[in-house]
Amino acid sequence: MRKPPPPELRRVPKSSRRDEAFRKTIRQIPKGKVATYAQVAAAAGYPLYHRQVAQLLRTAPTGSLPWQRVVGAGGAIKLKYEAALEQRTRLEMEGVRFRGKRIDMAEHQHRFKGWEFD
DNA sequence: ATCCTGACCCAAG
DNA sequence: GCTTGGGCCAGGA
Repeated sequence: MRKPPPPELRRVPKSSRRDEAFRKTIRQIPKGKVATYAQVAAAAGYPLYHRQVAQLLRTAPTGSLPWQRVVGAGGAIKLKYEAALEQRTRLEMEGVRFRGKRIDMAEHQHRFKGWEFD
């Protein structure tokens, strides 16, 4: 029969598939472009899971993802306080322009390959 | 199992 | 423009 797996490898969270799809999708966003939480979720094959995209970004190891390129609908920064400023600064450093408080999406929206709706 | 919370979204008003 | 309520989903207490 099957041996009990060692503690480290045992019971991978079953959300790991989804999270992996999210990570892969997020890494596709090039410098100077952005995508919304909902767009990332949908492009990864999980429409309606935008909140989980945020959850992932929250818990992701720093440096593992270009987190600054994921924004709220309409190009809004959803972080608060200083974190919001950091995201804005990082994006501006990549050449992203803002119109008031929101990102100019007409210019910086990333289109995922094979996505049916712009 | 229930309750609460969150880097969400959107239609209304 | 901005605020609100309801809808959505998973993780932690």
